[in-house]
Amino acid sequence: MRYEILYKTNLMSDKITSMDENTYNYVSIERKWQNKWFEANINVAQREKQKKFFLHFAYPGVSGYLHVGHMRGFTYCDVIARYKRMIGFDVLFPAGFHASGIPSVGFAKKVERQDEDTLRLLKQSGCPEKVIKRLTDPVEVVKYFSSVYVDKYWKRFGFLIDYTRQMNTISEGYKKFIQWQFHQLHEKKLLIQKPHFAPYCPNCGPVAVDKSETDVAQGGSAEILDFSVLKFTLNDGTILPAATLRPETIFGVTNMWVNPTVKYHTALVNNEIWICSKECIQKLSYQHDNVQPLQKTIEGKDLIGKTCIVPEINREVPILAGVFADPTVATGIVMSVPAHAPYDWIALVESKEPIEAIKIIDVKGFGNNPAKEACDHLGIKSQTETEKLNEATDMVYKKEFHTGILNEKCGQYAGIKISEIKDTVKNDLIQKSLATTMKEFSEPVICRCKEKVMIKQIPDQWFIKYSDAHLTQESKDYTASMNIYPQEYKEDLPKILDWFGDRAAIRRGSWLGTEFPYKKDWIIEPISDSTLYPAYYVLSSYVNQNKLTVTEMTDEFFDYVFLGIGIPKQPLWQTIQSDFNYWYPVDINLGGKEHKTVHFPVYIMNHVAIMPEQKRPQGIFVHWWVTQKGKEKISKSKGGAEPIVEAAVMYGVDAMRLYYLHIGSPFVDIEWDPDAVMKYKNRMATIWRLVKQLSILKDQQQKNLDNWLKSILQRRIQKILTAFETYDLRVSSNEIFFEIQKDLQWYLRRGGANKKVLESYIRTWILLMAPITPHLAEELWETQGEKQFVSNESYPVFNAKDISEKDEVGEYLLTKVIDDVNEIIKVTKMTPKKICIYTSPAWKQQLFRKALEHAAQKNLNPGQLIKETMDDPVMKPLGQQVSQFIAKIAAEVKTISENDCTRFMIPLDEKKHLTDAISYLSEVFHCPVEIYGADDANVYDPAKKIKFATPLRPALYIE
RNA sequence: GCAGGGGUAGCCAAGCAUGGUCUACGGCGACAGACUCAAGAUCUGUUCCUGAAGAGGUUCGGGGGUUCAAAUCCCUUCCCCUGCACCA
Repeated sequence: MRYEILYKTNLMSDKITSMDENTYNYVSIERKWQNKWFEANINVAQREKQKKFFLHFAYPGVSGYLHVGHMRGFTYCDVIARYKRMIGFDVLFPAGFHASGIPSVGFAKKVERQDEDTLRLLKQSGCPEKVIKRLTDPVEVVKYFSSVYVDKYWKRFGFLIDYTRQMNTISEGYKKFIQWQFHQLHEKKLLIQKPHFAPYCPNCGPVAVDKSETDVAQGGSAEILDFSVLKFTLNDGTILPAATLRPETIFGVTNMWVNPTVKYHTALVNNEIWICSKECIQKLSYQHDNVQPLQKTIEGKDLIGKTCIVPEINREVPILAGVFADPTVATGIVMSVPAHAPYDWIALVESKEPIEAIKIIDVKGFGNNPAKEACDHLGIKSQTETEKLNEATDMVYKKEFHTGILNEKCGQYAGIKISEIKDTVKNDLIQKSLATTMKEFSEPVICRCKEKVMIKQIPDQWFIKYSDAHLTQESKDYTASMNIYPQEYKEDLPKILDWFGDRAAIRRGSWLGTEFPYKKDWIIEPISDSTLYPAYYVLSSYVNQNKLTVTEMTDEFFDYVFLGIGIPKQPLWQTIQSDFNYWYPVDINLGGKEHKTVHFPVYIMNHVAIMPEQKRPQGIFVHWWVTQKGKEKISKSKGGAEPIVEAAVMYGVDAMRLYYLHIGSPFVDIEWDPDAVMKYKNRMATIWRLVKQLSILKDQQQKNLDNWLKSILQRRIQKILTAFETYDLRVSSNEIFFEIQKDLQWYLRRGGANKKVLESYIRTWILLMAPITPHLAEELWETQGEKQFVSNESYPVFNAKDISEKDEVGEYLLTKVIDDVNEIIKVTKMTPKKICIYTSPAWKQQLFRKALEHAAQKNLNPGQLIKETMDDPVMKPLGQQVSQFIAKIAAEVKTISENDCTRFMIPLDEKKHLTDAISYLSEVFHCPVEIYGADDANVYDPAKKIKFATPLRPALYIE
């Protein structure tokens, strides 16, 4: 039997491209729907469904304009919020501003001193002159940028944030809330006082030393080192303090190094006379209570040749000249341990003094003098080779720290690993007044005011006691029951909670924040005032409506609302409490990876400490960053960040939303790539055109194909829903925007045109898109004749009735045939004039399914199956063909997945299915196609290919 | 110091928990073709190597191991990156 060859018009290329003049005007469409949403207040949280979902992102600091990188996390949050709405939750998605701390003050200062970059940025970003003038006031900075974030960023991106609950951390109500929180912490004995060391500028007061270098002009990545200062004594009892990071090496000291070119100063330190560098005295005076500089100075060279006594071991050692002893580093005086410190070894060699190194650490891989060996290894000859010396020092130090053991020369510490004994030695020496400590930056840190930043002791700093054993344990236990994404972070959290130490909770200075209730003029620092804040979103709604006044926000009020303690003073308290009980706890708190070790741990611990058990956070979602090319974090200071407002116009916000979701999983850094975003923009327009175009199709039914489309859509829905439930947003977006489109294109190319099927398919597709590209979805929804918001519709659910495994296998067969033909064409490099397809005979189909049955039961035994088959009188005449066939398919069948196994077992008329697709096949290969069944009579088979036909793998002959 | 993350084809990036269905999702780029006045638009195909019939071979930082079977488990080694200390 032969079929007429049909050449069909290609719908995809022909008709659709002819609509090009009809362009997708995303900017006006976005505006249109945003206006409608916010007019209808669909973003305002309502208590209706008795099923709630509370999510929010870690509120941003208010320090200037944001860039496209920031929108990633916000977008995740909105997509999840929209998804949850559509699957039937009352969603509370509020937002606020973290206004406390330095950032807004810093910004205001820049405006005040007329910083050029800042003013230019403001003008470029469209900030009116009048407003700029006001921005010398930090509170105005907060006000201005809050409005920018809301209007220019969040609303512009279509975020259904409940803006009626907007709040910030410097409002009077919030401060009352924080004070209540600190009263709670105090009551629970979680506020403690102890000395603290912090970066401090003599001019400006406390400063932050961090990589963004907000406060400092230089040294942002400096670390604070903890030096041990060992008290060596001269003959007259004067102290020669040597600073070291390795106090345990005191047993190996052979001499001292003093810089002969330096003039040393003296000071009275706790009634001891110390000789050290001038810089050291200044530093000490910030860190110790009783430091009085004395007039007397001593030239370094005058000290050389004297001797001093090593503390603890009371050995007399000489003082030698060492030019590498830097007066700006620690005390300026160095003890020499030539066996274990490469600097000391080389200096000793250069001094030509007849001094033997004393080895006190046994370490694998080194012999009698690790320092010497490291120097020899790197070919170091002189004290001036600092780079190599640092490398040698690092090498020796690391090796000794991790694997070294103190030897018999170390008295009571002998036989113990360095990593275990280091602190013990230090503490013992301090105990005996033979040593003290001194903090020092690893590199010079210069304040913005050009002054050198010191480290200052605050003797009675208040801390939140996160080290509390009970609190830590309870928090760790609690995290096990939380929904935390990614999974890795869930595993890290207990370790982080263990590691998280006490946090200095207050500071003095002109920063914004809440006054600390137990010490006047001290402000609670910004991390500590941002731990329970989601709870405030319940109140802020009432505060903003002026229903709840600041004076009413007493401790009793908070006790009642949050803890259920006491009685309500007025009905409003009950309303608010009921709201709190409805919405709280938070289901998802979403934040960038920078919050992993700071914000999230304290967020959990404060809830565990203060809130009732059922109000503890349910989930945390951590997302990674958008980086610039080259993996650098986008930052304003480094430049190159694309402004949000411009980007929104350039690409469209739906495209950007999809870009954030699809370019990588939430748990990797992604590079901001304008070309890539452009691709997503094109995709928005393509989908828009595609959907519009479908209406002009001529209605036509193809049962198998139509059923396949319905079936595959259900498969997609299933995958999408599963992915959404675990916030695997990349998979969801991939299915919705790529796979579904691919399916549809396949359907159309195959000649599918069933109006009813397509209509319902498109409706479902639009619904699926809605959480991710809501503007596009609304616009398309409207073209479907809908009057309501798609954002308010129910999300599609999986419908098993539409699954048609038979038709899925049919399309699988078809693609298989196409793949095989393509491969043959590729290998033979021929241009086909005719393609013959031979489906396998009935007996093979029968045997194939039997083999599948056996495989499904995991007892496929080829020999057994052959025997069984031969017992069948119908099969018997086929003889050897049977055994050959079974032997061939046995291995293949075993590797078929369980799912496919069931599907393949369903009988399929391969010939009919392929025949239905014959016009498509001939169109794809540009030649006539003939389909034969192996059981047919008079089959055209010149190359004797027919015998190769197997089920789902027809034989092929190409001319 | 303490704590953590990662090395996958030209690039980005899934997969690794529960080993086989992984030549390894998807995207980008590149190449070819289609449609076009044209396009950074769209559609189709190809994109590790070999192959004139639908096949075979080699890959997931390096080395070793467990296993019938490893990107996935174990050991070892090299290399990148991040967080924290009054930034948030």
